Amino acid sequence: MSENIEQKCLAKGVKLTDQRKIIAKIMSESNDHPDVDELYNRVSKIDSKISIATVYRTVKLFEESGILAKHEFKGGKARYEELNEGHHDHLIDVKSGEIIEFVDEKIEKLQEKIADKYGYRLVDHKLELYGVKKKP
Amino acid sequence: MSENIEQKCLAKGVKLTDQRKIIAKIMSESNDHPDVDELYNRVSKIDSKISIATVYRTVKLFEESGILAKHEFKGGKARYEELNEGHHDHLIDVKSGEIIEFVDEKIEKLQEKIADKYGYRLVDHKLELYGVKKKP
DNA sequence: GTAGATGCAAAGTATTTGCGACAAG
DNA sequence: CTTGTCGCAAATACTTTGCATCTAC
Repeated sequence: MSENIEQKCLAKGVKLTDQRKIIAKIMSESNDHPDVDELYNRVSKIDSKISIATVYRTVKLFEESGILAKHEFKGGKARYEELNEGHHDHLIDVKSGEIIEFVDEKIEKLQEKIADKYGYRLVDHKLELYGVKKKP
Repeated sequence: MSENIEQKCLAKGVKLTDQRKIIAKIMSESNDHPDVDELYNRVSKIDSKISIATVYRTVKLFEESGILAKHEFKGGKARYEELNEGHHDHLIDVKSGEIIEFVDEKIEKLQEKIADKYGYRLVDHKLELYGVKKKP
């Protein structure tokens, strides 16, 4: 898994430092969407000398290199996740904070169509659903 | 127009101060999506003694009262617009920063359906399209 | 060897808050 | 009157940056 991010770094000419390898590894192994603080905590357990500035610099670099995706969900800090081929959107449980990833082709298509209707080519988009669990 | 927000305040039991009236009036008359700084600028032209803290407090209050909608588009400051019956989403021109509002029933329906599929009832959602103008 | 990365602390932004003075209902 | 609001400045939260040192290539 971690190979993956490291390979991407090579491909993009991003220098592979120990710090970056650790951050890459942690993000690869994470199935949630940590914010920088949380990522810093996890990173610190492996190498306590890494500074939070480096974490900020690295996630920004990785984002610009198309390795990580940055999300700014409601209420505060930016959160990150590894960017893979399959695009997905997010459904956020407003009570628990749990995040569910989903894919819906029809919505993707519709978005293209709307942009097109106004004379635009879509370069990015953001869809977040906020919901509460239904009683069964 | 401005009557509108003032009426909503009365209905919600929100005390109507001079400052709030001014902010309400400006938001009613604005067709764009000003951030707090910009709103503060506009407000200052009418009453230069209003502080930015009051502007922050008021937009937050208005948001909680369902009078304004808060948007956190890419890259920085929160922006506000008057909340009216008709819900709409946003298409943002990434070159010029221009914001186009659009409504699409099909997308709204699809979102409900997706939430439902995962056992959730939708309480809120956010859809933002980022695009560049096509050559004709 | 050299360009770029790191750690630290200091500086930026955007936003919130404590507090005494003040105003709406 | 009394409760909530305002203006101010100080505080907070998140993120970025200058600089001297260090490291990957």
